Amino acid sequence: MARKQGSHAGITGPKVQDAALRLFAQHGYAAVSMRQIAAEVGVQAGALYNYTADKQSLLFDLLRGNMTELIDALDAAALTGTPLARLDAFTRFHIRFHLPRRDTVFLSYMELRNLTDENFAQIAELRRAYEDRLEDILHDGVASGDFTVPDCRVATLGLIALLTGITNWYRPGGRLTAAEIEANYCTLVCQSVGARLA
Amino acid sequence: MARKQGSHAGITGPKVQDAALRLFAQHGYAAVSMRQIAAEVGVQAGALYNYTADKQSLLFDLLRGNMTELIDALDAAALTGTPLARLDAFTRFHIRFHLPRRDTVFLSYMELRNLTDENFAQIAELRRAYEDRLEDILHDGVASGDFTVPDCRVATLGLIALLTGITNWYRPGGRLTAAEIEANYCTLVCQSVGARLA
DNA sequence: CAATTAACTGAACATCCGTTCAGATGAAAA
DNA sequence: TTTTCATCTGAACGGATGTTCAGTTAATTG
Repeated sequence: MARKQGSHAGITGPKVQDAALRLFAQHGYAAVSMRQIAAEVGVQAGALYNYTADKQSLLFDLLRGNMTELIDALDAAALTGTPLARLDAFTRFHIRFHLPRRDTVFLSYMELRNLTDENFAQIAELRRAYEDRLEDILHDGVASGDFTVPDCRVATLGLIALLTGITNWYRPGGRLTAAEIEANYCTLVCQSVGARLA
Repeated sequence: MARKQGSHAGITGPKVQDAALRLFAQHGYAAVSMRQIAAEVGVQAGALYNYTADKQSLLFDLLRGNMTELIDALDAAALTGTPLARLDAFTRFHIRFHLPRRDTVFLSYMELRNLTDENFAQIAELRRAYEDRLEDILHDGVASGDFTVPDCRVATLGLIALLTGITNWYRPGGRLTAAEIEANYCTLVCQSVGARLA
């Protein structure tokens, strides 16, 4: 039996990515087998290799896709105004981008060590580019006297950890709405850099 | 060949734990085999089962040991004084405990999903106990008017993510000394809850 | 209609997995 | 010295692993 009905390269391909994402996020890259992914898609293991070179590429493509999407979305947001306004906007952007992508984000922060060295270097570079955009905001705020931050690099890494940690506990339909979470974290973030809130 | 020289239950046992910790932290629980651990110890795979019931127990014991040590150490520190003083002390305690234990902490935050359900429940309970101690400080600070925090639970989870994130980038001998990192994070944490710094 | 081709199956490959266990080994006890 | 025992080896167990590939099927093309 093969090709049950219709031409399905355009359907099975995304299904493979979706299944890999969900399973990797749930059990971890190393703990998931190609046969499990195939079963989730409804196909035999061998068929996966029509859509990915190997298991490693499956992970790498997911992570790279997430990072480029993230950076592109941030650049499209084009944050402007005072450093405080930009920091507030960055915080909201980060949360809005990450909340609906729990699995992907979780993967991006957990499975870096399962990338080959070259693949890791690429993802690390993208991540650095994202961090730098926040660091720029902090530098500007310090320069203008709006922020009190002893070390912008440390603050950048700290704030990103703070924000990304949301995905460790957030569950849709939980105690707080997305808007409430956003407001909470904006307060935390803006206060943390010593800014006076509007 | 067996028992090369001397009686070694008291030596091999800790070596197994050390090797497991290092390898789990580096490659992930699922990606490490019992044979790799055995090779690191300098023993055959079968010998490991003199020191652990199975691979799962190896992970669980590492995580439980870390969490109980953490909570015991915190309780021994007996933070007192104003909410701000206690928050400052908590921050310094957390960093001092975690910085020399990069591997263990990394494990504790990465490998929870590889625990069986019962084992996970136990670790989650310990973690909750630790979080609650920080949340108490925040509640007291809000009650006394020292802190401005919209939601103490969110702030607790956020601050712990902020602090624990250090282990993602800290390397001994890096740009900053441990004391500088401590000072940096104390500023961030105390400002984040809206406290006026001394 | 026949020919082509994209999509998939199912079996096979060598290798690894966690775990068990009879037996070997050397230190400690008698 | 002989016995006992903790410690470890080395082989084996059934099963899972990522990946390849010849062959099969059904949709598309001519």
